[in-house]
Amino acid sequence: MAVNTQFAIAVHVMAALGYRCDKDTTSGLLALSVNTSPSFVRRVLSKLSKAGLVETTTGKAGACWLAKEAKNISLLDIYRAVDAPKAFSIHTYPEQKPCAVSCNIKAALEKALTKTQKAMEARLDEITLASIISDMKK
Amino acid sequence: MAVNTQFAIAVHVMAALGYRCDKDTTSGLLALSVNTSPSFVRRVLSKLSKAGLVETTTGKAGACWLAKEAKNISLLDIYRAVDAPKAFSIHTYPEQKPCAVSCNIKAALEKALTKTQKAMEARLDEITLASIISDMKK
DNA sequence: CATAACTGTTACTAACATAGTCACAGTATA
DNA sequence: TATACTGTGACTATGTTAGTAACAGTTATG
Repeated sequence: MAVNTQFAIAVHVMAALGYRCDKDTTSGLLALSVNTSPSFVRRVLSKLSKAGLVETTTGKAGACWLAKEAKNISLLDIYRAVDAPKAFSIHTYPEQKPCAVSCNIKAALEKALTKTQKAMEARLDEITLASIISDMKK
Repeated sequence: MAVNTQFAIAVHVMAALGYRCDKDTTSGLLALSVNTSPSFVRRVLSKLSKAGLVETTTGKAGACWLAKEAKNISLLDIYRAVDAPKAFSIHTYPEQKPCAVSCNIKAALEKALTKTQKAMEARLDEITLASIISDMKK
């Protein structure tokens, strides 16, 4: 634990929704597949729903399903929806005034992070949920 | 805390070593710049040393310095040296036998992770320590 | 209308990774 | 011989995260 796996879990959930075409999938059913509690699944679904990737209904026959076709959803969409961690994280600390390195490294690191993040996101954008589901069926 | 920032700290340390060309930099001095303890800096230096990126001497005049020129060190070298976290992490859980998604999603996710990781590492490999130091001087 | 079964959300707990500290043996210099 | 480093192991504190419990709100159904 204590390591962020929400992105992977979100892809798992989305793949399950894409695999089952019916509109009768509940958080309880998804929870069985991911091996967690319905409540946790609903929290992930909530983010995906707010991002417009899934649609849900409440009430007795409550359920959820993909809001778009799997081929029109990229892993980047899911990555952004769950606000997954960046490519790497920069340490925070008080600048040590007399030290030029201490004062300027942060900006240099942020520039490097931006570049790296872009490369990573571009690749995620090329992978569709449909291709994940297709891989899964093999 | 509780979020892995060793890569950023390692780049900070390496940039400081590249900035100071002398061979008299101690872990205590680096610790001042990073605002942490000499001991923690030495643990990071230990990894960088094992990866052949820095050289160190023990004894009273103990110190450390870059093993190569900054222009010949990429951020990927540093990333690998400190064994920084992957682009994203995959959840682990017992497969639910009757569920095809549960049984096959992991392999599909690993394939996606490999692609994403490659893209990220390729970008890191294009950024040299020298360029970080140059950015820092602006 | 009453019941059942779901969602959506909040509050909480437990587990765990990480930064950070302390301590000390080993080593080189003066 | 004293000093001042490195290198490493053991430990602690802290913050993030998964996971759980609980409950109000909502809708289908008898």
